[in-house]
Amino acid sequence: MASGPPIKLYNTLTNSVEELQLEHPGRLAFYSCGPTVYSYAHIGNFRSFLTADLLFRLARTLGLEVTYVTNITDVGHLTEDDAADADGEDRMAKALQSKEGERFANVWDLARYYTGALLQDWSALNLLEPTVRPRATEHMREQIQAVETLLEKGHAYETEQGIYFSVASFPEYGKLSGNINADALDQEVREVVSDPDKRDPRDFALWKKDAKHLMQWYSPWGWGFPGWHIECSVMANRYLGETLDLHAGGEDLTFPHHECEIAQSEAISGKPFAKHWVHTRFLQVEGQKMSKSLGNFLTVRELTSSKDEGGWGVDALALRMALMSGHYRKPFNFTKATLKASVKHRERIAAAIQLLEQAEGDGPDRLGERLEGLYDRIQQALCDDLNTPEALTAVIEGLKLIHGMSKGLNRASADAGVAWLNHVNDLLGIIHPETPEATETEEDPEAAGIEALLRERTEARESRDFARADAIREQLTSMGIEIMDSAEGSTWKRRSSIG
RNA sequence: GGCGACGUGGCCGAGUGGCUAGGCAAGGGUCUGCAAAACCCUGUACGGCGGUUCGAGUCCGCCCGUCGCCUCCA
Repeated sequence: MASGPPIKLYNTLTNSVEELQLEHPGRLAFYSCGPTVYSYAHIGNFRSFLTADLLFRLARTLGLEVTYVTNITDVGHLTEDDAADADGEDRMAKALQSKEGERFANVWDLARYYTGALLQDWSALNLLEPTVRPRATEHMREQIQAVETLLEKGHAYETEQGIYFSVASFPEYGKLSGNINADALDQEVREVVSDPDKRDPRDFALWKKDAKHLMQWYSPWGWGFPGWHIECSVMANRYLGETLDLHAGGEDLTFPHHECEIAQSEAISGKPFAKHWVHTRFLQVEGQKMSKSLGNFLTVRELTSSKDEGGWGVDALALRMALMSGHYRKPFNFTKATLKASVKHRERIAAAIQLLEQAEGDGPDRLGERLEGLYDRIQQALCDDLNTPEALTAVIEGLKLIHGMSKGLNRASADAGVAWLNHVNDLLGIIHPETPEATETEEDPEAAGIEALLRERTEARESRDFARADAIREQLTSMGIEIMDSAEGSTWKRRSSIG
């Protein structure tokens, strides 16, 4: 159906902006690396998932048939890829021992819990469900088979402690990250190798033998668990075939994760693994790197849960908007000011929707044509290396058009406005929630009391007792409630105030 | 040391060599019993130094600075 401009994206593989090339015309095979579920995902994780979501939405609106795969890593991998000692801890094991981990019976339970939390936050941010969301633990057989194949083809070798990929057997190793010169890599770090039988410091684990690990599977090499990189190679191949059109993830994954994926997959298939690589930059919070020690580790639930629950009380779609207010490839500084601006924009959107719903009267559509032009601009901006700031600007211009028409807004124009907002939402997901979780609106526990006061104030206004009316306004304001008077009556809402 | 991204007005941020980006914040105004919302008006920025050009925020060179990866991390 729909068609539009070609999608141009920066390709890490070539260090240049290129048109997305499809292996099969009309179809997009897209893989995006998901998180390890050992704690709540933070907004940095979600910025990267959001990049994938926008690409998915964009491709769909352009009429492509998209297979969008994003995994859940529910295996606790080694904290250091090289550390192959049998007592080596992994992140899940660590999480289990931490204070938050006390309530879980075992790592499986912990993984289950944080998977659930991830899916909730995913919906709250209006991230669409992928076509397939595979889990590492459910693809163990394929992972073992892949390791066997690599051994058979001479790309891997076995030691007492595990199976390693032989980087020397894959000359193109380094083509994604530019880490071509092994000798130039920091030797101090590289020499922290616990397996003396590893042949090359660059070699990475495909399988680790460990009969004591909290998660273990039986393999031709005994009990153990898979290396971190192999799961993505396997799941991508299983659902998308040998060559992907597009592979995305956070910038930190470029090396070693994606580099190793390429090595494994191409060593097995002999074909290019992915033609286009997109990496989302890390975000900072108030100018600082986000880290637990700095206490600026922001999760979606912390920002979106109500103030009574200790959260910031931010509208989830405003958070989504804030996360796309910077370009995915530029350093992004997440600040309260940005969030505030996004909250404001969301309020404008809500006001516009109300306006459109109330519009009546005959007359020609005086909005549709101009809005369509803006839709094209949004789509073009996204096709141009996912220029979300430019896209948001066009959205705001559209809102301005709608608001600016308030008096002449007849039904036909309003219908065009509603249609436009829906189309914008298909592309950006910032207009209204599309998932059941996000649609649920909780009844405000104080609603009855507030409405009683509001009625009292209305009566006071009708009898022109403005002193009384203002006193009630004051009282509600101190409760964090804002009242809006209009010809149709008075309404209220909780004031959104950040910091 | 290697690889890469980036430096625009108080803040965020777009920008194809020549024509007002836009937003948030601020100030002023219209409307409103008051307020909110909405709308209108105001503010001349492009890290530094050279170069190319009739003309550079936009191209080239050098310098300075910020950030990321190279080690678990989205």
